Amino acid sequence: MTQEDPLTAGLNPQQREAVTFPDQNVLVLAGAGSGKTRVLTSRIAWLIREGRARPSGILAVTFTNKASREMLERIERQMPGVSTRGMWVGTFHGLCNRLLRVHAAEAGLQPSFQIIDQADQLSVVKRVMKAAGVGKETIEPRAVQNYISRMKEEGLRASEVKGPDMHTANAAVALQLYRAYERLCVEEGIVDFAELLLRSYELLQRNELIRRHYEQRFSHILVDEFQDTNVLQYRWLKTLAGYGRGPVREEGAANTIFAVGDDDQSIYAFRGANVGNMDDFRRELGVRKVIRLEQNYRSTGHILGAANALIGCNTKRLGKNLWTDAGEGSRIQVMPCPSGEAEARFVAEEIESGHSRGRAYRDFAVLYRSNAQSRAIESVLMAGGIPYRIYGGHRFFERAHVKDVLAYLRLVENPSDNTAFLRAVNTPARGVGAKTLEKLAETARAADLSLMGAVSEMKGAAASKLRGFGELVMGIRRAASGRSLTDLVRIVLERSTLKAYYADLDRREKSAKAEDLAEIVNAAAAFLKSADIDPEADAMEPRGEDELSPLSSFLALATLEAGDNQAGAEADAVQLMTVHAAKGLEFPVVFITGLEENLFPHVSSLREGGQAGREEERRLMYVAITRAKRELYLTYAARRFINGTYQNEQQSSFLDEIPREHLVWRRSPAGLSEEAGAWDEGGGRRGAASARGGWAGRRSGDEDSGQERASYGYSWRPRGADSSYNGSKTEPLLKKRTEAGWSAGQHVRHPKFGKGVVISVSGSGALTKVQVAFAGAGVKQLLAAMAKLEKI
DNA sequence: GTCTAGTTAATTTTT
DNA sequence: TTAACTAGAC
Repeated sequence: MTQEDPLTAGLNPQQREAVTFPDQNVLVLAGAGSGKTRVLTSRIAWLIREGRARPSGILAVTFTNKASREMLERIERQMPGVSTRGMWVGTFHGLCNRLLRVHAAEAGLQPSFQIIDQADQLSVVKRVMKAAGVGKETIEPRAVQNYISRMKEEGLRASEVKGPDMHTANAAVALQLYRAYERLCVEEGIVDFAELLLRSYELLQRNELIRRHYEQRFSHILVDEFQDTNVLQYRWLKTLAGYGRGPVREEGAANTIFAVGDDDQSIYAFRGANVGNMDDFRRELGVRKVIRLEQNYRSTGHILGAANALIGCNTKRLGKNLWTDAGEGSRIQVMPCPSGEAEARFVAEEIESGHSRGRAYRDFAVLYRSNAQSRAIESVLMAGGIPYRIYGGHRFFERAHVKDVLAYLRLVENPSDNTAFLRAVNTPARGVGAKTLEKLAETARAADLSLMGAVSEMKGAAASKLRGFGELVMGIRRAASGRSLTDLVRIVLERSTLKAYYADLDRREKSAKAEDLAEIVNAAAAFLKSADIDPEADAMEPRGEDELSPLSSFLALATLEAGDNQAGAEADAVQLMTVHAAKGLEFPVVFITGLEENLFPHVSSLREGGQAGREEERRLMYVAITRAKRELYLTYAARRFINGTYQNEQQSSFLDEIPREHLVWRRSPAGLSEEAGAWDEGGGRRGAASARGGWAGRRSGDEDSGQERASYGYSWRPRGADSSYNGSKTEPLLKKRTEAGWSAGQHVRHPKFGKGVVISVSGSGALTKVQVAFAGAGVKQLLAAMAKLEKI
């Protein structure tokens, strides 16, 4: 009986239908929290167990490394004893990289091609512009970069672009630069992210033999987050599945695509995602069945009711309604605040009160539309000694000082890597400036050499400095010959003098960059371990036929998986992140902050995208709401410090779109000034017409004007005093007072981490440990006796 | 060549 | 506010 089947037991009927669906193309519309990952992995396990696919016949694609890691782990758990080795589970870019490394020659690439990230790509674009004599007053480098990426994502080479692009001013110039950029990338053997996709797509299109091979191999293709695919990714999938050329193949002749997605959670149109792929997929590949996963296992009724109603305001939808049998739960709390700072204090106070009732800090997430909003919240959490962690920001291998080291490694791997050369040559400063580099570039161009190659051709005063740099890199190569990857990294750190340079900088700026540099050695060791490479293997020696050197593989991985910055992910800390970053996550308690018109929905979206922009913002709000499991707060402020000035704000129109039965309005702090206007705490807006007035003055006679008691402890302060407010309200948050004079709430300074606040104290005597939240470095555990902590 | 003071603009972001 | 970039002084 199916009930006994461990693979399908516990699945609801729709999930089960998806998991055990016949071998046809199918679209699974998976609502938020509907158990989509489980369906995907169970599907794979089921296909293999039923003998419909061999592990090597499975291709499963995700967008993020995290998602693919999770998927692989879950598959392995679900089919113990079955090897997943032959499966291709990875990101689009990861899989394309794999494909291109194997078939580099056929794809017209050097086998050890370098992958460049966005920042590198921008500097290449700038270089191209300079060489072409195009200044930034003609066209912004960033616009050129966007243009190139967009063209590639539509599958267009410079030679294939037809009309001028409507979205780009000076599209003709952009096209010229695209052409030059293509040439330069080929010459230097560099490949950007979009190029990974386009190259491997073209490879499959043009090389019959290779296409056949993979077509025959991958009988089952599974795609996660299908709504986020761009045009090129969709074509890539079709090609692999055997639909790449000509009309739709005969039933049963092609491979099948199992696409899982949610059009309501499409929030990446701005980077090329095309929701239309869902419709195209259905139409073009003859999808006869759309399975809807609408039962939600995450949230309670009021939260889902709000989400459903809100997203119902969108016009273009495939249609879906989430439901739960978990009960109504508590209503959503709406909190109007006089200022952004007051909003932050409200959030902190609610968190602290929840924490004192037994909730862990990690159960709380504070979401915002734009990163700048985190500052106000951070400072209040910091002052209150509440540990927090910010998601996002620069990841390990994207940090400038880490990329400096990588540039040297890239030069060691390939001395003609001009991008790396330009980065490394004057970092740390060694007297090689713009003039010298211009001359060098000219020499290189004339002699058809790489920058490094042209160094020996240079004459004059600057030449000796350049030659010194060339010898430095060659010296590193010689010293590293026969040595392991970790040794190589150590050698680079020493000889480049980056280690000393950043150690010195850290002393002056109280930063901790040198620590990151040392961490690269660990990252290299971890890489060797996870890739199953002998830790003593020669870093520069290819490991076998068709295999890259450990160094090459490490560099590719560093770009492709820039590494999370989740240091301290285990710590019990409040989670701060943008709504985008929250996608795919869930939390018991969620605060959605800054619910103001022009902030959320964001003005730029409205301005550029019109109605479509508003709809994407609404989907973003939908994503935000559906992150909450138990409790949801919506907050907004009358005044907010944005772009250096205070601005008067109006509440978000999204608030009007949530039926009032799901909401409970919290009372705003007392003493609200007249200029800040009224709070509509009675139960939302009283009709859209009057509501549009936003914060405009309250009609006299309203019962709650004037001196109303605040529902929580803060009293509202006039602005000015407000922004620096750091007063008595932090005091009640402090509880533990311990020996050695350390106590939670103590402000401290650390030579490396800078200023911070003690969050907790544990242990005693010499083993007294303090947990400190630092402004720049996050939360750290320190031994009080050892760390050079200074009370301030 | 390098350092510093002044100007400008301002979502969201994974690979 | 702040980060990124440019112009001008040393």
